[in-house]
Amino acid sequence: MSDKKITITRTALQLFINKGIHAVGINEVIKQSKVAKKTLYHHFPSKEVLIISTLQYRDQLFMQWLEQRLLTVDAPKLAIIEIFYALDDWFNSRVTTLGNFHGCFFINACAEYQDPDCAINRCCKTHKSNVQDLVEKYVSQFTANADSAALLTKQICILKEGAITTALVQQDLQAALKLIEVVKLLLRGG
Amino acid sequence: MSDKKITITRTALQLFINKGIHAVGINEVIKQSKVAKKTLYHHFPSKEVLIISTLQYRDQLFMQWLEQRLLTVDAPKLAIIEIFYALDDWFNSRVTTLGNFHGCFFINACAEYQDPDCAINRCCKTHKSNVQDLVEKYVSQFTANADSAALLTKQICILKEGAITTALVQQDLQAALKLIEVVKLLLRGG
DNA sequence: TATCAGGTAGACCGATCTGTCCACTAATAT
DNA sequence: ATATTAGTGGACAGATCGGTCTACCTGATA
Repeated sequence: MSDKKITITRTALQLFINKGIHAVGINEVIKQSKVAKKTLYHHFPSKEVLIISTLQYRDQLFMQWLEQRLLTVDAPKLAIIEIFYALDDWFNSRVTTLGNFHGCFFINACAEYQDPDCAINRCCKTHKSNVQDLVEKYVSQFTANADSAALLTKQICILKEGAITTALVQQDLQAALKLIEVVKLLLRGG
Repeated sequence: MSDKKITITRTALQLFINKGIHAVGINEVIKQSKVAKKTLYHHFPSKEVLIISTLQYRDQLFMQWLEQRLLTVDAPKLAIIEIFYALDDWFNSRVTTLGNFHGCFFINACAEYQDPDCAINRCCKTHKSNVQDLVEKYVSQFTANADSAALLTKQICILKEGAITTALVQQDLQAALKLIEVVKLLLRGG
């Protein structure tokens, strides 16, 4: 990928995260990127494709961060708990690669593009299913029954979504920590 | 409130819920409302005020529905569980007063208006705190310690947000049901 | 009967939107 | 040496944005 293309993607991502997608125009993106409009349209045929590019870039960033983070613990149950400490760092803007917390980009994008068939919405679903797969990788290590593992995975993911949403809407930056005991309760049960 | 004003508010609410706020222009609102532009601007000095009106109207609708719903059970712990059955009805569009499920209007609005000082964002926080107060009313009936009650209330609310977000983004309409056992586990602990 | 609020349709304002196009430059690959 | 690719700045097009305004109609109230 060309330098300019990456610059544009990164700039657009930042703007979309801070202000929302519909609220940011192409003109603002090119101005901030210090790039000619022709250059943007050379790399991206439309705003929609640019949006999808930012979603994919963010998915990459987020997954790499979370995967690395979970490698630092050695027991699968501890990895599940570590997710919520990781979320706490994210909410409190202690993760430089993720930037200042503005909620989950994919949840926010879904709110703006609700048509389940549109490419943007599908990107968001893909990201969430990527995260879910990562969670399941750990859950299945201590849950023999496949159905139980699937359910526990889903429950943990729902808790995670709740923490993210609460941190954004209520500005409760301790939301993830408040779930630690709930997660431990769930893991004890499983 | 005048008939026209209510009509405009209701129409705008439906459009905002279905398409997102930034994606809906004033012209679309007046066309769908079958109302002159002057009439809209007679009742609402700006789009922002109209948005706030739709948020307040939705808050009223939602709170009335949930309060009524929780009156149908007679034990406070059952009321907490009932919340999630109520959510399930909402997700699966079985609640006529709430319309087809498109996620939580307040979460979605927050995604588009993130400035914590702006009136729209504050409306969303107000709604969430209204719901939280209702939950706390029931939780405090079986939780003597005030701090414990506050924490349990918050945890239940976070679970609720997770279910809503998951139902929207992953289109998992069973999200609320998957939490029932988690809630029971929490209530047993408390 | 006079007044006035609430309503109609739609022209109009300046700004902004996405996207196209032109003329030109610089570097690179064949 | 020539062709291609990536880039520049910016004019331009057609549509839509939020919002203002004029001119007119209707029905209730003082």
